[in-house]
Amino acid sequence: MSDDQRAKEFTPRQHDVLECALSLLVAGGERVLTTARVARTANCSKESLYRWFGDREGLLAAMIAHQASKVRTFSDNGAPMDRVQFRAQLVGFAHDLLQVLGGDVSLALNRLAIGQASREESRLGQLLVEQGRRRIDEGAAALLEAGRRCQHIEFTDVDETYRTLYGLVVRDLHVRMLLGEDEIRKPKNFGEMAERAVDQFFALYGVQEKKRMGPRVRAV
Amino acid sequence: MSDDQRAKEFTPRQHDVLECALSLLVAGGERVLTTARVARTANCSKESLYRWFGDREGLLAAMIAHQASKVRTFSDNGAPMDRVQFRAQLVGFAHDLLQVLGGDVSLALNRLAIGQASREESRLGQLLVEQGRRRIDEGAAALLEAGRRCQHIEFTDVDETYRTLYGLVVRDLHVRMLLGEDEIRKPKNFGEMAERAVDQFFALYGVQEKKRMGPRVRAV
DNA sequence: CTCGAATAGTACCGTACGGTACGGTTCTGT
DNA sequence: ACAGAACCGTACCGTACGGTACTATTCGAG
Repeated sequence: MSDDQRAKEFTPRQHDVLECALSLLVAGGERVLTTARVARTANCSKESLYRWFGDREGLLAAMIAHQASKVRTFSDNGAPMDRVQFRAQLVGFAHDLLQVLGGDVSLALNRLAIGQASREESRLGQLLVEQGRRRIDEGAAALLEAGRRCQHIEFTDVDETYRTLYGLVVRDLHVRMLLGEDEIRKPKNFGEMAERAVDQFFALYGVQEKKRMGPRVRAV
Repeated sequence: MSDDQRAKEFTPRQHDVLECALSLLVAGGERVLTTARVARTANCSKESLYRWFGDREGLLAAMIAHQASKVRTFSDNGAPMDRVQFRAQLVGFAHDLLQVLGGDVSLALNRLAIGQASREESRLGQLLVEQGRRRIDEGAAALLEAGRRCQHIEFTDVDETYRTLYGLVVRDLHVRMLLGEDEIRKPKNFGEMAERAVDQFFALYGVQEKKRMGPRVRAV
C-alpha cells in the first residue's frame, strides 16, 4: 500500500464525498441523507460508500470526524496579557462559540446525533462531544488558565469555571436553535451577548484591583 | 355531542393511548414509535389513531400537548418572603428545572422535536417551546418579580435576568443529556448544582445589605 | 330488542430505505 | 501494453413504514 494511505485519514476523494454529504445534511436534514442520495449527489456508487465507511453509521461518524477536524482552538503562547487583552480574548471566544454552535453544519450534526441518541448502541453523540466540543473546551481552559496566571481572574476548578462561562454565554440558545428557532440565529446580536456574558463572568471570577472583596463563589 | 367532549381536550381513552405512546417513545426512541406499534401496544386500531389525531405529526403534537399539560408552575401569592425563603424558592426552582429537563419523557420529546426540526414545515419544535418551556418561564418570571418586590434582587429586564439564571443552572447539561450522556443524569448532583447556581445568581443580581455596591451587570 | 355509530383487528398498497450484486469503465503499477 | 484493482451506475432484494379499506364486534340510545 502506498505511503499516503493512512488508516485514520481520508483520501481527497472521500473528503469530497463527506463534504457533499454534509451539504446534503444541512440542506435537507436526516430524512434526505440516504445512502442512495449521497452516492448520486457525490457522483459515486453506493458500493464505494460501503467499502469506505462500512455502513451508514460509519458514514455519519466519518462526517462528524471530518467536520471536527476543521475547528481550530486557542493556544496559549505564554505571553503576558493585560486586562483589556484578556477581556478581548474572552469576548472573542464567546463570540466564536455562539457562531460555531449556531452554524448550519454544527446544528445539522447535533440534530443528527441527538436523533440517534435514543438507540443505546449508537455512539454518535459521544463521538460528537469528544471530537467537537473537546477541542473548544481545551482551548477555553487554556485561556482561563492564562487569565489566572496573569491575575485577572481567580478560580480553583478550571472545569467548573469554564462551565459557568459556557452557561453565561450560551444559556438556552443552543437548544432553542436546535429546536428550529431561526429568529435567534441572527449573529447580529452575538456581539452584545458575548460582551454581556463576559461582564457577568468578570463579576463572578474577576480579581478586584485592590483586594478581592468581590463575590466568592463556591461549590457547596 | 355531549358536554365533556371539548374540542381541544382528549377523551380518557385518547389520554391512555397518548400515555402509552409516550412510554413507547421513552423506551425505544423515535424508531420504535410507529403508528402500527402504538396501535398494537395501546390495543387500538390504526384507523382510530388517524381519526383522532389526523396523521403521525398530529399524534406527535398531541403527545407534546398532553405531556405539557402535566407540568405545573410557581404562582405568586403576593405574600412577603424573607431572604432565606426566597433563596430556598430559587434553589427549588433550579432543582426542579434540572429534574424536568433530565426526565425521561422530556428528553425523549425534545429529541423527537429536534430530529424533526430540520424539516421546515414541522412545527413540533415551536410547539414544544411554547407549550412546555413557556409555563416554566412564566413561573420563574413571577418568582423573580416577587424577589425584586421584596428587594432581595434587583434587575431591569426580567427576561434577561431569567435567561441568566437558566444559563447558570443548566449550562451545557441539557444538550449533553440530549446527546446521550447518561452519567450526568444522576440527580444526585442536582442539589449541589442548584445551590451553586443560585449562589452565583445572587452574586450577580443580589441586593447587598447596606448599599448596592455589588457588581452591576448591564447589556452593552 | 334493534339500529347505528364507534372501535379493534387485520389485511393491503405504494413507497422508500439499507445493503448487495453485477456489468462496464477508468485508473495505476509494472 | 497489459493485468488487476478501484470505481461508477444501475438493478435488485428484503424489510418496514405511513396510510387506507374492510369486517367483526361492542356499546349506547330510543
